[in-house]
Amino acid sequence: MSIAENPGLRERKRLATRKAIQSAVLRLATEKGLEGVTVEEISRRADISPRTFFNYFVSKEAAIVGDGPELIESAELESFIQGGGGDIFDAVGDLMAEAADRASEDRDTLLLRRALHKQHPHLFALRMAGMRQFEDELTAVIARRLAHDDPSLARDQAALTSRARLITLVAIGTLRHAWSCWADEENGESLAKRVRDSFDQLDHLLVAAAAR
Amino acid sequence: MSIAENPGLRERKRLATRKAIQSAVLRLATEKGLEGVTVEEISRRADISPRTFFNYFVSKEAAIVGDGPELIESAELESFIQGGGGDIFDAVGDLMAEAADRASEDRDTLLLRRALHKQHPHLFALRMAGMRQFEDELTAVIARRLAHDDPSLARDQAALTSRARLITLVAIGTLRHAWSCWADEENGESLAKRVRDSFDQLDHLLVAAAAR
DNA sequence: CTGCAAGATTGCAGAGCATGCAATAATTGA
DNA sequence: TCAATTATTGCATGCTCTGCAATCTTGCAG
Repeated sequence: MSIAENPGLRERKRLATRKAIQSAVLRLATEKGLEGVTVEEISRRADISPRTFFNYFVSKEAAIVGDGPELIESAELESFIQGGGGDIFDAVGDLMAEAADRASEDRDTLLLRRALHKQHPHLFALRMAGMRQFEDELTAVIARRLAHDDPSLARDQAALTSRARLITLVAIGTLRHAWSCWADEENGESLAKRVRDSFDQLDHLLVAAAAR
Repeated sequence: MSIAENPGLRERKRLATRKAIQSAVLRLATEKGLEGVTVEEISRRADISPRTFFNYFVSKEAAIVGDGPELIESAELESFIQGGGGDIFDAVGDLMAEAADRASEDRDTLLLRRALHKQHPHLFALRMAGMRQFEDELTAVIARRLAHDDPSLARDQAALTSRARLITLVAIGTLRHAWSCWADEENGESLAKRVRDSFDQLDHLLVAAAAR
């Protein structure tokens, strides 16, 4: 118990099983197509019982799409909230690029998942569903920044929330754009870089639209 | 065969069955909760065999969320494509508000569906998935308008597509905002009106962001 | 009206998904 | 080493969804 006592044996094993399942389902789905894969076969490859599979994931699909992104540490959040002045979409874009970086797993997993997402749009929808919590957290953070930037807005709670939610959803749309570009590339940039690109394009769009 | 010979008896019956199923599933899910409803019970209420249910919908959930929106008639599309000059988001907002109007069914259905969406976020995700075709059509139309507005852009196919896709996804985000506001109201405006509101807010956001 | 072709409904069988429950096994901390 | 906690597993069960073949309905032409 000298090096790192954070992750005990139990925790490490759990993580390993989780990865094993995800790896198994991704490889199987790639080999035999999504519909041709059964939980039984996944379990055989991952060396667990079929029953155990459902202790980790509620469905085959959930094992494929993985977890949604998570918001960053509180210290950096504070700097986002207080870092007024600049374009808010730029700032949100940075937040998202960092989240994308943090969520990135090994490259093989990423590529397999990407290919499956491309073939099966409904998996993509599942991924969107898994982002709801992220969305809500993001909206809350953006609302705090808006209130900090413009205290007069903070008095009208409804307007504040509405605007924060709109910014969130536009940002999520931009994130989807980044995903879409990333998926279309043969085998290219990191997702984080693509995210920054898309937010840059959004910036150009805004300037053009407002200058009309 | 004097009034309208478009919909024969066959077609009318099919439509009626479809509505009966949707009505049955919405009422049952409202009464007993989404998880407490079986296909068998839905079929009993709709007076069809369970097997027939699956001839109409691929799943319980699909029967609840209904169909995605459809793009408008070609004549109005042409005017969108040629109607350069104005803010493109305004124009897209109009397109969407009209699509929302056209897709609206009877009020009861709408309200039940809304309540269920609120309780079960994953239904909402399914609805988003059902919009993929709409999204793709919208992107194609926007690309044509962009090319019409700025012929020099049309030479760089990749940039054109990328921009059209970004506009589409930002617009979809705004549509989601409209849904979200609409769902939060006790029992209010039409969805189409809400859509216009959200696109107005987007406009303000753009001006503010660009004027920073 | 009649008969035929196309299309819709149904029952049945079967594979797979997903969950609860209770027994068993592994990990933790004292 | 022991007791508490947590994870894994097998079993039973109910529901989802699909393919297939039989039957019935609708559309249409003669």
